[in-house]
Amino acid sequence: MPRDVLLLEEFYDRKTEEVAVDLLGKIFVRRVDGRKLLGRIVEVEAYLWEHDEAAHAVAGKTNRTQILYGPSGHAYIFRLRAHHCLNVVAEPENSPGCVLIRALEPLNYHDYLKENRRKRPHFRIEDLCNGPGKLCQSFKINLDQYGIDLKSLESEMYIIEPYDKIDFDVLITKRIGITKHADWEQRYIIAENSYVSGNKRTNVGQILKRS
DNA sequence: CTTACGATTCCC
DNA sequence: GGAATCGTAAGG
Repeated sequence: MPRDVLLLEEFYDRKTEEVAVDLLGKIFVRRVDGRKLLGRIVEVEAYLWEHDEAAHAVAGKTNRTQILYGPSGHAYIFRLRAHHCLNVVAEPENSPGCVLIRALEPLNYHDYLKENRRKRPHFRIEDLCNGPGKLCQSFKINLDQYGIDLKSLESEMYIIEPYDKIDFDVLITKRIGITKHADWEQRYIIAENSYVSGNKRTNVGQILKRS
């Protein structure tokens, strides 16, 4: 197994939109139950700190949002109805931008991930982590992981460069499931990837050519 | 304390 | 299309 190359402060200390796009293709690592779960980041959304009414940061510094105001590269996790959502804090201190991780392509331990899903058995691997609540379920992420530093190999979660680089284009679309600033194109997905959420209606937008 | 409200998911 | 579900934050 190749060694893990962490994403560090200089990666996260940039504009939220840039961090969001560049997180695509990176590998999310989760150490739990003696396993090292790997998931390729295939879908994200940017929540800005300036003029973004949809961002939780508009509430200011509260108990829930305080981690957004600290250093970048930490996990901002919140509860939504019966589910959890995982975000990565971007931008320098006191700039509360963050990136919502909306979908992962699960790379190993597929049976373990399936067992972590509550409802009936899911046989399609594509449906294991194609949504912010789903990936937290299958990767066993909840409020206990709030604030974890994703820039340390000692953490139970961190983000690294992919072991094998892959080329892909990026599709830019409107964000999903919000009412405020619903027209902002701040959702980024790996084009042609079958592990993303959404549907034919939602997954339309501009193609950003890479490579 | 009470109430309104979701960055969701699953079922019909 | 609609229900389930519960912590958060604001207001009395």
